[in-house]
Amino acid sequence: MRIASWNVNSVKARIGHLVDWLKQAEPDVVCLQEIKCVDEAFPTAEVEALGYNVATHGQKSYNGVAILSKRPFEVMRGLPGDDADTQSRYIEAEIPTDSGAVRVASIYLPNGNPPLTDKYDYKLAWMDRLIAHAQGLLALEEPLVLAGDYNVIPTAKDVHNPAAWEGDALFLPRTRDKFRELLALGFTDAFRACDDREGQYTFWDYQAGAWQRNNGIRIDHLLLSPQAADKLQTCVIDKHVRTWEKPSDHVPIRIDLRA
DNA sequence: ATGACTGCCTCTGGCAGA
Repeated sequence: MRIASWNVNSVKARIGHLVDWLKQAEPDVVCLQEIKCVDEAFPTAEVEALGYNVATHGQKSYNGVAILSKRPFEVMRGLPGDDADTQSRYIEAEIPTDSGAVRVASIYLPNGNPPLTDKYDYKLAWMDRLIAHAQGLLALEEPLVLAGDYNVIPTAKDVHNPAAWEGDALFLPRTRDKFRELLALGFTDAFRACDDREGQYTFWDYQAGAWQRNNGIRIDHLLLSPQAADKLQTCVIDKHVRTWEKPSDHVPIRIDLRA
């Protein structure tokens, strides 16, 4: 079973790339972030034409997440823990397979910049809510994949120029501590379980030739419950998508799980 | 040294992104 995550930076601007990549990569499940549109505006027909079922949790202009799956699935929208939160950053699916259900979440964790503002407080509080929710999901003892744009650079190995990111909400010690707290619940970082090399990134800024210099960061992650980690075969970053014309600033990352 | 790009909805410039 192939499960992927991709921050498309507007699904309307990226529908051509999305269709081309779906045909190429042939994922069974896709978690999208930053669709930047309301549910009604999602290009559902184009994706359904490729054999996917679609569930969205969108909002106007900003944020927005979606899950595509070849198998039909049950869906839950929104991250529990704050009824006043209006930002669409979490959607979860329970997907039946021939060997039991797999639970997959598409996560768009808040950026949090600049620090020392309510934006950073929101990021940390959102991470606390994610930790609480993930704890409950782990208790189900199912194969579980928390996939998405975490806006967290886990370690100095995951950034081309660590000094440039010091003090940034993506790399601050408090941010990284909380990410470790999430991992320590019992999750496996799928990419690091498969590949310990430096210089492997999922995001490159549009500015200043960041892509050409491989001045990137690894912030898109697939976190696996023990039951999912047991099935992990490969984790691959589809870096070539960044060379396409008018790309997203993020590229897809995907895993293969044994049936 | 500085700024650098993209997308959105539109007060077509200001915000957000990371």
